[in-house]
Amino acid sequence: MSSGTDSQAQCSTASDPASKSMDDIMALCKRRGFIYPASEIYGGINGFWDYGPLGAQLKKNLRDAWWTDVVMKGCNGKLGPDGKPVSIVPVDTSIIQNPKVWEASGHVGGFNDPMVDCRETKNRYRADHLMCMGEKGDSTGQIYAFIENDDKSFANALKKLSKYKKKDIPEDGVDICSLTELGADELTITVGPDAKEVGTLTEPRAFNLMFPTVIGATGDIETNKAYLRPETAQGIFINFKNVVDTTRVSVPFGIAQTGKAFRNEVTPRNFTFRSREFEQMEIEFFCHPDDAKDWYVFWRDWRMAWWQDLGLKGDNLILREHDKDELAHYAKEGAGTSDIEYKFPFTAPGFGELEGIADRTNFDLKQHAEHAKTKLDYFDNTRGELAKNGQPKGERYLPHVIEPSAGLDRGVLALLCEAYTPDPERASGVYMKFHPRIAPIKAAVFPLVKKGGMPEVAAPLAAELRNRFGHLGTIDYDEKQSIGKRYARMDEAGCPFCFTIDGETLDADSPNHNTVTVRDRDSLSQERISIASVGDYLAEKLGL
RNA sequence: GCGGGCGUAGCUCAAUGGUAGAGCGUCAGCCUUCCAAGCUGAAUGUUGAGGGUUCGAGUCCCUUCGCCCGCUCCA
Repeated sequence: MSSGTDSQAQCSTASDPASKSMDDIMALCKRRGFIYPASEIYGGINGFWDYGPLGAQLKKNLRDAWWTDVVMKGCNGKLGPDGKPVSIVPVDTSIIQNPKVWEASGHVGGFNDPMVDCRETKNRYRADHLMCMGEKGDSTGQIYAFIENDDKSFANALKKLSKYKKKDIPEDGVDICSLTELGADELTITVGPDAKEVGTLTEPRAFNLMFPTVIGATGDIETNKAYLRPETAQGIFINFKNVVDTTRVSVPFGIAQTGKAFRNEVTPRNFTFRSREFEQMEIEFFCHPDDAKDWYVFWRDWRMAWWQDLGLKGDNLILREHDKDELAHYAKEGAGTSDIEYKFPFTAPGFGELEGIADRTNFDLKQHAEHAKTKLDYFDNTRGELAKNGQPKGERYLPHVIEPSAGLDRGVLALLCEAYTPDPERASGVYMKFHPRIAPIKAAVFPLVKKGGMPEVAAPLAAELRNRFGHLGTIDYDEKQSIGKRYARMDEAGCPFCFTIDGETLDADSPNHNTVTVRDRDSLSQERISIASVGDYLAEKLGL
């Protein structure tokens, strides 16, 4: 990253999230205006959150940092595995797309899995993962359910069946069928995989995690049904051909997008970590199938370093490679999937996902090419054997995709948790140790007291800084109450620098004439710098 | 969705079935020459919401909503 190394040093001490109280962090978020429960005056609405003044700016700063470093600077100028600059272009696609998009992507199928609950054990199973057995050639009596491809569950069901029939039944002495083939009355004589009682399984119910909506003012839900996107990725895939045809990109290149996505989570939980409306920052990076492994490693390692540079350090952030059996359907054949995970207070000592980097192979482009009956392959004229004129003949292929997909709200939450630093020594009792680059308030300007000409000097300085740095965040000005109280407020807001005009600033006889004090949030130390250099001082600290 | 716990001011908490309060914070004024000092004053509540019992409900009963924990799902 391009931001200054000195500001990184301020955030180098990793504090342990396990020792922090999530309740305290949520209370501060509410108290200082970072995050509020959505629709709070109406009693709230489960799974949704509103960002207040400080939170909105914090979130924007994180989104901007990503946008700048990834898209505009192409991984901050780091060269790709091919030794060339990384090429990324942005898009901003619609939240509502043709419903066929979600059929092609697998979301309609995958998000519609019927589930079965067991009233006795409270366990839940995917209906299509449950199998049932009865004695071969004897269709009377109870049916025993077990989990598909689970030897232990199978043996357990066989044991229960043998006991019920009062004789030893061999493994091949049973008839087996899928639970989804059973009727309602047959379920009443079925024993669940972990149950003792009969008839405790509910009928399979679909859990559609996509938000349905209706198109058209007079639209009918059955005929004009559409969905809010459950991920931003598909908007990129369906525009792959548009981008290739209308811009001068060539593989390897990436398409990036930030935006809202919606999932009807069964149980929203853990503050903003799992909410029903959330914002993603996604890159779909298209490359030749032979290069997928190299690009996967490149993105995985660079994304990890990026989060570390923003202040998520030490043991609090880990890179975790997925095991083969937890890979998503689209990633089975790829180079791998890894998660960048942060040790949130509510997951500690475990970790919660911040960003996933997956080799999606050509799964998505292939699906859309088939469902939309469109050619989405790419003609690469830098490959293939040489023609007589010495030029490559070119190669036609469906690019593979490396997807670094980050949760913006989760990123904000991780930054909040990391920044939260209890300190019984100071008046506020706590301060927010944000990296200066993402801090919502960049600096504050105070007159030491509200007299002696100090406000007349301080206010114009604040205005000057606001003019220069206002696009990055707030420049606060405050002349009310005691200086200590104002410092304490800035500590809770996470403002890294406070500039104070005092008597010496105005005293022409003082050696400190025309200087101000700078209070450092983290060290509490103060130094004097000339009032004319305040802007440059702040610029340097912000890594500009 | 299922099971358990909890809902009084922005926060922390009071109030025997009998007039809803305090501290902190916030805001205004005074004061204040470096870390929530002090003084004066102000605002803020359909006690989560809706029913019921009662002469009378923050308090007892029912329903519902929200939050927290576990199952499940997941960026």
